[in-house]
Amino acid sequence: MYLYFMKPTTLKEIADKLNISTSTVSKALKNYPDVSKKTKDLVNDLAKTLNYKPNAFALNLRNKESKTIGLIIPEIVHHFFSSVIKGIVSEAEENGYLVIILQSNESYELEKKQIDLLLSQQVDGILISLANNTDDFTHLNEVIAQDKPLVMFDKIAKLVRCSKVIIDDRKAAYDATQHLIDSGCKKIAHFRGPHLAQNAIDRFLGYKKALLDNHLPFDESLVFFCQCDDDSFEEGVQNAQQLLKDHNDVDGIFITNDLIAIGAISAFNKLHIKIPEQIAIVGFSNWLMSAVISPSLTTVDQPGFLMGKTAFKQLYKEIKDRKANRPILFEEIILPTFLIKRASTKHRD
Amino acid sequence: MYLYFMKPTTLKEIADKLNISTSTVSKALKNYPDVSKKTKDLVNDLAKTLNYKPNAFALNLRNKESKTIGLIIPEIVHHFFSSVIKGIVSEAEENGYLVIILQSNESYELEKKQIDLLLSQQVDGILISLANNTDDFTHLNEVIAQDKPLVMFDKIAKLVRCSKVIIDDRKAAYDATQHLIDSGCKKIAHFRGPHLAQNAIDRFLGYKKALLDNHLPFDESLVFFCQCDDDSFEEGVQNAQQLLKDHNDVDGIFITNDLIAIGAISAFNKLHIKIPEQIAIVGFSNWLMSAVISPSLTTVDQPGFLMGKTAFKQLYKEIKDRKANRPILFEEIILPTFLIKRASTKHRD
DNA sequence: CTGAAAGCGCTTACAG
DNA sequence: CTGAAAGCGCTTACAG
Repeated sequence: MYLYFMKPTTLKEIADKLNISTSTVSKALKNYPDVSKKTKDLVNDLAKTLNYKPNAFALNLRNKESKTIGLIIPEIVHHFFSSVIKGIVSEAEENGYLVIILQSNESYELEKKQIDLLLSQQVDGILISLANNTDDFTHLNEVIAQDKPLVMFDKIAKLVRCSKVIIDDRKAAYDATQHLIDSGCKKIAHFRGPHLAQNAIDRFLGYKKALLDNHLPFDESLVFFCQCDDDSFEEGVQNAQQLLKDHNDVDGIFITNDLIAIGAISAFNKLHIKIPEQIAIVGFSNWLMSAVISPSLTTVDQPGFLMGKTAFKQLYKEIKDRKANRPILFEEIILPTFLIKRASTKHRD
Repeated sequence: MYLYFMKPTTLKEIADKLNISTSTVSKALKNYPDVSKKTKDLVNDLAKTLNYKPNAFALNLRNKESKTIGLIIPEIVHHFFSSVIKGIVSEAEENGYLVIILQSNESYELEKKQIDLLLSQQVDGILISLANNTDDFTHLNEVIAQDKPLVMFDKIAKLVRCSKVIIDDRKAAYDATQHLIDSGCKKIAHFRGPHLAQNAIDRFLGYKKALLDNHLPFDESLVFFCQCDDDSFEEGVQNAQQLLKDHNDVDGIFITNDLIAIGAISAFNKLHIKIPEQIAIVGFSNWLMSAVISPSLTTVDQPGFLMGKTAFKQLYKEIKDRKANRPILFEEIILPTFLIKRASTKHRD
């Protein structure tokens, strides 16, 4: 059925068999107006029977583009990020682009190396969500210096001059905290993410502002730091236990991600602390399992799939603008979030 | 700091500035023995100051390889598959390979199109886990006909002649069912995956064999089919309710994946059916949340990260063998699984 | 030790 | 309507 070792057909082979030049073959295949119908038919027929496919490497070299973009993600095994990946990959495919995926493992060093890799691979553009400890942006500025389109999403650096696709972390956190206050909480703790991560900072600020706006005291000792790494669940357990020791009158916690929140719930369940009666909990991200845990978790829905699609669309726009020598406008696109009220907080509806 | 529009340096530019030929520049950069130390130094210095990076498109064309592989996955947002992706991407990067990721969305049509895409993009090899409804393998045979390395993992087709990385689904299912029997279950149901999926078939066969080996009757009406798509949780809920209606004396269920199992647990919890006392449950895959649900789920741990690493290693080996004109041996690599006993089944330890 | 030439597979401005 | 030539950026066998 299949020829063994079917070596790919080239333009030259078609030209030789037809006794015409490769130029004419090329033009016939691309349906140039100045090639005779007869020649076109001959070429197209033979191309079909020989299963001709243009050599992508030659095209890349000639066109100086590969229709491939690079994607750097801190952690692939993560419900939110995998949704983003799915959004990017599907939107890219619809527009004829392929996606090279790389994982920074939350390491600045790796992230830097991967940017270099993608640059030397000559991808047409780069999509990135930063590692938590990235606080030097020269690698990103190098991308910009090479005039290569760059779009950041979710975990961004405000200072880098490029388009960004984000959610309003501060507002989402504010609303989440406000919901706890509205449901009667008076002493609300916060489990936050790492010092440097912009979204951890913004969520913290939203939490703090909600307290102050409601004339509740802000108490630094109620804020616990989390690494947000593989051990998030365990961090939730530990912090919940510690919190209880330090402040046994806390009646609400706003937690920077669902997995940590689930760790906390599990710890409280074990200690027979009633949720939400004694302590109400709000998470962040709306992971699959937050609906499934008992009690189910009130959380902020973060539109991962949409974020992926939007980030690719913006990158694609910039790729096209650059090719057409149109001016590039950097945009900051803010996607809506909303609070999903479930059993871990008190409310009526 | 950065030159605006830093156009990449070429060999020719270096050659011109130094008044030597591009051949010599190329050889100097590659440290050929027949280039004088003096020339090498001059070239290397200038290359460094001009930040020379070889043009990847030109290299690809010349070397007929791109150091890039393609990966087709049925569903990216899935704990097991995202672990596999992570394993593949990290192992590939360590060996200087980049990974293009594509999602078939469990669709044969898309899968076929994506194979063509990867082939025309001239990736150096392809890694694939099949869509559930793929029962025609011509697209895969085309890869093989083009002498392009191909490795299948997890969801494979037995008939396709290529290397495979899998687990022993039949044995894992057998052991899971045996565990239910050992813990005292007498009437065990099975929630299985789709008709065509090889691993669904194998898990079903393992379940059936365990029953027969233990002289328990096999009853077809105790086997429920699941799509295993986005709505797995809901499928678990539905099937659990139906099962209870049809056979209220069932005392154990072996379920083909954790998310469906969690749906079932949630349904039983709501109906105040005691797990494991009235019905014991075993899942499959060891998703994050299976440890976290209440009661925690006994399940089969499936080594996703290791499977990803192993699949890439095998592909890499075949790429190298092909380049060296060594004969290719197709291997079937079976990775170990083990049963994680938790609160959803009765046992002592 | 250095360089001219050919070639990887394609496209396109130009000549005829 | 067709084709020779140049070029994308590199490498390497060969000549000197």
